[in-house]
Amino acid sequence: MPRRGRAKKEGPESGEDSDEYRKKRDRNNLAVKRSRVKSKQKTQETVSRVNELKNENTVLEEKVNTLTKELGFLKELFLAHASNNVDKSKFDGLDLQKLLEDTSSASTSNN
Amino acid sequence: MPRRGRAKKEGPESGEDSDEYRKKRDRNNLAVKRSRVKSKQKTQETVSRVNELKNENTVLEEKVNTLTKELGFLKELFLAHASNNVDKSKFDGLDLQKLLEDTSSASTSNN
DNA sequence: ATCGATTGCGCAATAC
DNA sequence: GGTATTGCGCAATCGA
Repeated sequence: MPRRGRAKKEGPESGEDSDEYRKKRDRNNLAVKRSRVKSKQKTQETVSRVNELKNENTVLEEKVNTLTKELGFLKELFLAHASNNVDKSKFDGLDLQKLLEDTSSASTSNN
Repeated sequence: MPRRGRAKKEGPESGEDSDEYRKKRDRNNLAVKRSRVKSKQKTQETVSRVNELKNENTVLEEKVNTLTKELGFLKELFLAHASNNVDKSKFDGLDLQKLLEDTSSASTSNN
């Protein structure tokens, strides 16, 4: 839609002559200011949000690394013990590797 | 700084009379449009970035949950086995709970 | 039909 | 000596 960018001086399309008109313009100008301040605030908040999320992300990645290492260590320990210990009747027939994978899947789909 | 909002018609402060002036204005108007398009693009990208980060975040949280559950399961399994199996010479003198905690700390500070 | 809110646009000052 | 950015006002439009 054509927003009429500054024509010459057309007739009193908007207001009447100058009384109500001026008040109207002033009120609108204030509204415009409010609106723009608001808009800038929102933009700023969005930028801030990006930083917050980046930080949370970093923390979570560190957590995942830590947990992954812990888990790797435990799995190794577990498997080592299982293969060294002949008396592992409790785990007979158990494929530990698979068991752990299944556990993973179960947790995931359970979430 | 006062940006002179729409005064009457002062002298030719900006351009000379009307030849160069018009060209200058037209060029500036184009520049303004470019600048504003650019600005809006950047804002939009920031909004998109928030969504990307939110998604990554969700994935990472799920990962942490899964890993935590796996780890909990393994620890339990480990402890259960340790206490049920008399022939746990390999683990004699090992405080598993503490071992796991130490492992955690090590991984964390190692990161 | 009446208000404020939002938006495209142009101007002028200024930042670069 | 130009473009880019920004505050501001106008008018059209949206929205309630």
